Amino acid sequence: MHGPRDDRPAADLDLGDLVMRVARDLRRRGMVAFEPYDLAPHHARALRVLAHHGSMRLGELAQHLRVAPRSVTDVVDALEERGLARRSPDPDDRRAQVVTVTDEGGALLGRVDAARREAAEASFARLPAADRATLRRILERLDADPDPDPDPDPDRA
Amino acid sequence: MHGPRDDRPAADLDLGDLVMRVARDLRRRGMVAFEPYDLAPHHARALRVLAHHGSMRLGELAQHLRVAPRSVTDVVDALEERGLARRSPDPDDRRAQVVTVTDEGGALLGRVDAARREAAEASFARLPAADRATLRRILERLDADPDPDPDPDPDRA
DNA sequence: GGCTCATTGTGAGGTAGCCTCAGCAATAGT
DNA sequence: ACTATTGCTGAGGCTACCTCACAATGAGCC
Repeated sequence: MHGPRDDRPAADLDLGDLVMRVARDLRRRGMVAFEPYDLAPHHARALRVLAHHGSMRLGELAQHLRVAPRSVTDVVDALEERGLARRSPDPDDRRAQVVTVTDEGGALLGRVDAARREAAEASFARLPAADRATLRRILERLDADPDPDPDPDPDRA
Repeated sequence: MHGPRDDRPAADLDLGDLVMRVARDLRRRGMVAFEPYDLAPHHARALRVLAHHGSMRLGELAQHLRVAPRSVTDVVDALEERGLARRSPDPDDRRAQVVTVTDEGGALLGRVDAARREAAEASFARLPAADRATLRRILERLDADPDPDPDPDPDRA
């Protein structure tokens, strides 16, 4: 058989597949970069959102992360276990809990973000700055609105 | 009640996160689109590679899909179970097995690809054609070379 | 022929990250 | 006060990956 080198990736992929593919590579790479900090990308992301927007309820965090509320419970559990975040009762609603980044969490986030940025750079470095900017713009547009679909939001009624 | 919070997207995300986010949305959307065909996106992708490049060994397919060889076993199992692909012994090497798309698999792929294309269009439709082309170009570049890293691909020669 | 070593695919078993569903506690609407 | 709704979590499940160990085969060497 001829070249194992034929490897023309992306030849038979469409945009959707392409995005998935790049995402997978990124995740792999990201996990390696995070390894020394023992913090999964998704946990870092949660931490980052919290640091950025300040303390918030679990449900709110779920919206920011775009995952089901239940999933955030696990994330916060993990963060709390490592002492990176803390749950406290919401003063305005005794059902709710507010998540706050601890000092330790903030510090770790700083270190991790540096590493992350570096890893991302390594991945995106091969793109000219202009392309990176363009990519960001396009992705943001894609991300922005969930598209007028049949059932975009089950709880929206 | 409807969402009390706006869900300011992407504000605190970098490119890597953005890609991941879009990928997740895409996957969700994709699964919905595939539902009537009872075929996971990844399975469709495998089918597509096979249809495109012709029969190949499991290991080869793994390379194309960029996953560990072991993972392909499961994929092919699933395809075979549905009668969409078939394993046969490699005439040149009795250790190896060759995977082939069945007629049924090819037919299904056709239908699915149409649906998929439609779903993708729905997602990407909000982008001007120029942006789509640009996105593709950039992603292909990102995808193309795994970046001069320690161990990009052990078995690639 | 017999030895050793690499390679192909797979069973077993594990992980991360997501989900739904049911249920409890507390709050909001009437 | 009564009911509906909301916020979170336990239980349980799923998918898509992974690694490790191993049998069968193939390839190279003596």
